Amino acid sequence: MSKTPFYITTPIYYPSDKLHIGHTYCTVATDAIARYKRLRGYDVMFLTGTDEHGQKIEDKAKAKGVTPQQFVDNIVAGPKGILDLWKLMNISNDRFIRTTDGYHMEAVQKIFKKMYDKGDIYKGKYTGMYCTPCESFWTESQLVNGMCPDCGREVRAAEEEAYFFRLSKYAEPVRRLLTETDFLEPKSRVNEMVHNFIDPGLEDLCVSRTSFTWGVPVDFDPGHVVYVWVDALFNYTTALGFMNEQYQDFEKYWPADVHIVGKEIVRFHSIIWPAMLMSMEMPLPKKVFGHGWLVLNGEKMSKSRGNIVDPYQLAERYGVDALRFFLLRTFPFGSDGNFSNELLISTINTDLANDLGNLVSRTVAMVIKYFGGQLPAEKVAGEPDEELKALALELRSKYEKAMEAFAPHTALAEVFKLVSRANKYIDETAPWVLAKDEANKPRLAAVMYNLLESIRMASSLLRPFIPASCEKIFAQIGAPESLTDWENAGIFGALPADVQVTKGETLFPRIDMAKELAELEALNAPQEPAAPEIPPISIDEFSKVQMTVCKVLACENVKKSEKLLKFTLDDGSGKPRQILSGIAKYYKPEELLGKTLVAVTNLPPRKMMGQESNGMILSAEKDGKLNLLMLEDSIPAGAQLC
RNA sequence: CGCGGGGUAGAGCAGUUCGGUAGCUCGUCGGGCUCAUAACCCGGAGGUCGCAGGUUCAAAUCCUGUCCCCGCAACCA
Repeated sequence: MSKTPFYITTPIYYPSDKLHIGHTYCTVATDAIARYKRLRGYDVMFLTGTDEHGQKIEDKAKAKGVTPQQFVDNIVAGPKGILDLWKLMNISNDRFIRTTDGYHMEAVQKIFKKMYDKGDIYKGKYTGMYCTPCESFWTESQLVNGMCPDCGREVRAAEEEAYFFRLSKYAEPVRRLLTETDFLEPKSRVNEMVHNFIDPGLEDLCVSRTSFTWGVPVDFDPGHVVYVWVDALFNYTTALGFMNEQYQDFEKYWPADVHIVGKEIVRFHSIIWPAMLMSMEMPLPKKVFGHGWLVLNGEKMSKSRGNIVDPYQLAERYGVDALRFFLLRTFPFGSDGNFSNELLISTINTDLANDLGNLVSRTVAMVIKYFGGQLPAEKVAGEPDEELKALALELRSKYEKAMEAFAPHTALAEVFKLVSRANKYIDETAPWVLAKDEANKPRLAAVMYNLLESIRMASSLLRPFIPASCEKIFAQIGAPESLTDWENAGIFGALPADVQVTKGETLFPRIDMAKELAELEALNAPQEPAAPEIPPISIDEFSKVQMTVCKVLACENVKKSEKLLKFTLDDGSGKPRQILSGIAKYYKPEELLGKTLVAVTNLPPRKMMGQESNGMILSAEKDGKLNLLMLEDSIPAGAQLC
């Protein structure tokens, strides 16, 4: 009987920077599911990779003075790069795709052409504001004071040829897919997609660019490169050999059983991706699962906030399995989770060191102490055995249910109920008391055996999560490979009656919380942000800035805006001046009435939230605190700063 | 009224689909044990489930209103 195929993917990550704990979370979760499916006997294809094209990488490479290819090669395959990270994290992917791989690029060209020939990709006009020196298109809202946001020069309305995908054509089928099936999970993401993107109407999608060259060329129209949608999303099929000769597994594994993705790219995978597959007349993936984010102190992790958590550091310090376990045990997979070092350490200590590690340690120690390491065949059952056995026997189905629902946190919680129960069982049976009387040896042997069985069954199910540690546990409790499979995870009594144990190293050392927190903090102390080089300006340039003393005549909140205050100011000209300022978080309008402020008054007018702003009120900001510059009220309106 | 998520013990969370004794982990207090990684086991204290109404024999759960927090979008000159 041939195995049932199971195809699972992570997103392909964008290698413009080193990956952080969020990417690790996603990949580890996918790995655990893949390993679980292998344990169940599926023929698993687990794919991950990198999405390497695009403007941002082209720019970064240029800034670094290397070619884009050299740039991504370093981040993907270089030291402590993405490949290294997955190796370190013990990721069991079967394949790794890079969108710069030749076979992928050729396939993308064919796919693009096919959709073009079908009429679902057409050549159209991309209209916008164009800055000639920068060779860049901007939308109205991107403009700064009506000028190019990059160079500040004038822009002109222009249009450019570009290819569009008829996304609008597939709006209704996609809507039905989302609302009438379990295609997208968790369900909470469905409303978001439908209300935000489908209800307002899907517009055709621009799928080519001429503004950069680092991409798959459109082979029938030089100058155009395929934009991310077609290039990146089809990786899931080209990696199987779709439209290329590199692999021959497309028939076997497509459609994918599940794409695991972060919530920020749910939209691409649940709307654009199915629409393009419909256009290609290909089967749709069976499921897209959008997991939550790891946030730090309630804030999104981002480079600019400097709150990135480095997976290398944590894995090297606490162990790969400890980190893997923590990520999947602690956070419900579908929702956001609040990461902290404290939580990491306490989870490792509680579950892995105190409960599981210590259970193995004390059990093995007792078998050695009381029986020289090998149990006698003769055993006597006792009353507390039944409850332990019952729990162990029902564990597998509970675990299975949770895993099938993409709830690894729940599956792990179930396993640890058995671990806890086993610890309690030791108290109930008090082996050290039994050991005092030779006549109790058969009973004592039964207690030890039941403990070893509980450990074996629990560890069999933990293997997808902490594979290396489980191997060590099996070695210690004398469980051969053949007794650690899925079938035996449901059998109590699989170990031989005369099982032999071996003392091993401490599986999960306890971590000194206070000490570690202090060290981590020291290690990750905010790197002094390099003071940006501010070029000197001439006195002439400075004197171009007109700063005028103003009195606040009126001040109110701008409706629908959380940041803007609308000021009506007396600037000494006799005519009231309106200025909008994004300080609503720091000041209440009424407390500013009559105050004497400074404003730059020769900036061009600018519209914000539909209202015109004529200038900029000066304030001072540091460490997230903001203060308006307020002057003595004796200074008259209209006075110029000089 | 732009879209979504959330407010449950000191902290972090589950429970809400399908109303029926409010649960888990950490912390805390007390007890037990000594096989074990100062670990393990038992017990206590601690919550008017954001607020206000409504439906019901019964509401954390369903309905209406409202306040607050977080993302996205917009915006922050």
